[in-house]
Amino acid sequence: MADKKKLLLVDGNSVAFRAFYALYQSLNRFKNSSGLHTNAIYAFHNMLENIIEKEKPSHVLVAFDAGKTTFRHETFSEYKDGRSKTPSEFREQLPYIREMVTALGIKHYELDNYEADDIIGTLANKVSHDDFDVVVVSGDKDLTQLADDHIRVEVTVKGVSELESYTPEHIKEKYGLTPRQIIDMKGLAGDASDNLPGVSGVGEKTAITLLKEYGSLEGVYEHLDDMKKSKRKENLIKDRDQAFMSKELATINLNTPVEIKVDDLAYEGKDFDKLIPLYKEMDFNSFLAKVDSDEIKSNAENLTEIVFEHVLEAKEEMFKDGMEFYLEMLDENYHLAEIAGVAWGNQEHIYVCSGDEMLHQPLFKKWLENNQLTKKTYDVKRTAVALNRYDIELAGVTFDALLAAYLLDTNDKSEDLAEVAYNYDFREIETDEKIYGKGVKRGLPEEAVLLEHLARKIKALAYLYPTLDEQLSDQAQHDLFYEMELPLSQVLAKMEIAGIKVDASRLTKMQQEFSVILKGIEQRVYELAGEEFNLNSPKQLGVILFEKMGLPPIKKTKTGYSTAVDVLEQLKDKSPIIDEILHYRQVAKIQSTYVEGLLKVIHPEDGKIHTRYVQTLTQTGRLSSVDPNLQNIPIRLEEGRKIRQAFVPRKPGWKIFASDYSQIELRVLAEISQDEHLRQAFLEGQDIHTSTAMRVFNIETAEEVTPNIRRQAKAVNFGVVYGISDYGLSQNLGITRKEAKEFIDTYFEKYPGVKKYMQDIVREAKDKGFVETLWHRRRYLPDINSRNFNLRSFAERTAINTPIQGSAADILKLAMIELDKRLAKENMEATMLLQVHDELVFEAPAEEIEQLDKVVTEVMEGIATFSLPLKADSSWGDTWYDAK
DNA sequence: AAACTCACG
DNA sequence: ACGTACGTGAGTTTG
Repeated sequence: MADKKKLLLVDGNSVAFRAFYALYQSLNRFKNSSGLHTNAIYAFHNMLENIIEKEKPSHVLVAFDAGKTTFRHETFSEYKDGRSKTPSEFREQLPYIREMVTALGIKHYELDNYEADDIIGTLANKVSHDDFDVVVVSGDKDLTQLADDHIRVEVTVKGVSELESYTPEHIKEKYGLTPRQIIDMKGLAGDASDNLPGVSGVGEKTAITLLKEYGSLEGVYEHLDDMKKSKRKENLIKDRDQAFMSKELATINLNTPVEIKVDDLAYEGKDFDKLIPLYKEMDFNSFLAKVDSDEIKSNAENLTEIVFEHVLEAKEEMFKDGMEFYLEMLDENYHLAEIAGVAWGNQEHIYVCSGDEMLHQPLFKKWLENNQLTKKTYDVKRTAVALNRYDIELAGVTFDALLAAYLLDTNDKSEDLAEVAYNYDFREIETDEKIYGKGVKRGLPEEAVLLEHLARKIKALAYLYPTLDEQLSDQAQHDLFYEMELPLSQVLAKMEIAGIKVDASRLTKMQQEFSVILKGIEQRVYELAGEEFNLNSPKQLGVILFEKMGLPPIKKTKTGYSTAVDVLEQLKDKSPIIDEILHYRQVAKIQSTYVEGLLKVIHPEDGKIHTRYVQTLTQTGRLSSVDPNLQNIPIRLEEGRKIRQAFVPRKPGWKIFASDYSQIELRVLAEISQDEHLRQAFLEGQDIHTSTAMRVFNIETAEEVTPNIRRQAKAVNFGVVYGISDYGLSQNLGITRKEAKEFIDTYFEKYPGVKKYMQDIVREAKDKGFVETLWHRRRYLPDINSRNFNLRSFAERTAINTPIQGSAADILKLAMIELDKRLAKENMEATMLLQVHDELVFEAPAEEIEQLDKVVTEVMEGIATFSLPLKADSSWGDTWYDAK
């Protein structure tokens, strides 16, 4: 019976009621913007999802109780009397729960004069048990009487996650009764919640004993004469009518006149057109976030057919101007990944080919390298780097849908083309995860599936281009895309391909030295602690320090004691073990992340490290660097800084050259805010932190600014850029909040332009829902008008910081593009290697350094025309370490 | 997979 | 009253 269907029947009221109490302690946190409580809706939703996920039913119904009175009240007018009134906080949620059920693609039903139980019982028994297994879910046990070989009853135990399965076997084990005897038990013992009286003095235990002996309520009364005289017998006689009535009332009506047919209950999955607005109305942001992937999964089953040509040999007529082009790799590291296939084409014709066969065809190469025949693609950098391994220099790319989607909404980008396509209403494609799997199961599908998937990608790209291009123009981001991100992508590709040479022997030597140091520290720590433990485990360390040694725990984390640096710093004078631990942490970090980490990623053939810059990730427009991250190589502490000695030029006689922007973010702030004092400081070439110190602390001359005062002013300047708060500043400087607040107030008094910028940008963010950089890079801030203080505050700080950090990122990006052009134009050998947010690293022949210095400085300082100067400082040496 | 810690701008 | 600096990536332990 391979395809037996499964009917899931949910007792809506009782489950919702359980859901309500499951999150009762969070009642006040679950309120939407109109003040509606949503805890039961939320928990009910989760519960339904869990059950459906677990049971995978083919048909589903949620049954609700209809009105107040049912046929049971005709028998017994006090039925359900004495029940405490349902709380209004719960009642107000019921209509929305019904709506939610519908939006989840599930039918619900109620019937005048009957309870949900009766609907469920009737349906459970009506369906053919040859065709259906039935699962009933309820919050109370009344329904367990339905259990049989084809009907399983699941009852919520506690909360919403745990269910207890009532099968006939389980009921036998638990009570020693059959499911039908549950009704007899209710007749004898009654049920307080339904106000069923039963027999006085008889509870569950006694009822079970009696039923084991006499089988049923009727059996008990037939054998009354056999019983010895007792109080129990008296009660049985006295309450006979009550008992039979209770049994009658507890019996689920299996012949309810339900009008629905089981075929109408087929579960079809979520209705996102209804669900999304409902989530929004309920403020269910976590559900909203999940919608994308859910939606794709649920729609992927009914794709319309697609026509494409599977080709094995390149022919002239296959390559036209303006085509889409897509290169598939399953491994995310495109420096090494195998080529799974290629696809190209336009609305008229799509060509696909699996493997890397096509890349060896001269006609194919000729097309890709032809600047005049334009192509549009998805992730041009990844594509260009991979093609470079086949000695193909990709040219003529005029559009990149990934980059465009990222610029339009920094949240909407994805490595997966299907997700982007979905966001723009193209649904004729499945996700890579669906086709290739994930984790250990990831791999190539059979060729036909692969080819069709690739063809669909071309279709999606052809669809996306006009839409995305138009939106870029609408959002004033045409130039940002075509003049900044797209050209930058090609520059980054060159940098990634170039890689940076690493002296592995230097690293190996450091590895040996560090391991000796680490062993020594370990020994001393074990001795001081009086036992051996795993120094890398904050948990074990916490036990040693705060329990065994009795040091005061300064701070706690979610899971235990914090052992972070700032905590350990405060314990320094309490025990010599602290300094050892701090030193251990420092060295262990260098050893594992940098020495050993970098050794692992040196390319075996060229001895270089090739990072990947992620161009479509950050919310501010910065790049990020992965596998390895070359943007966080140590510099602040000497011991770690030495790592930079391993980064060397690729040829003897060459140098490493570095140039970084001085105070770029504060300069950007001065420009955006047009604060006259901040601008003036830069125009006069002052040390900005000293200048801030003089204004904020009322100091006459620069000489009077002590290092400590300058340090405080520096922290204030940082705070300003991050969207200052008194708490943050107080933490950073180790001062009280009150003192920090005074600093901030004075700062705003002395720099009114900055204050005005902050107020204006937050206002603007609240009005428009997003902020922009000077080059129209956009970041949406959905929480900016949230009623949640934390979310709102965070969005406000972000509104302040993003235009600053983002504009600074824009400037360096523009400089990189210009520098790439200039180096080529001046026929220089110098190569751009790395970007570290406000710094560029090159390698160049020693003889070129002077020229390089001139060109780099000129471009970096001149790339943006501000009302104050930009400044770049250069340095060079035999290694990255020496470029200081 | 999440939590913690720590490296960078 | 709320509890926080902005933006990242990676190694290790642990549930």
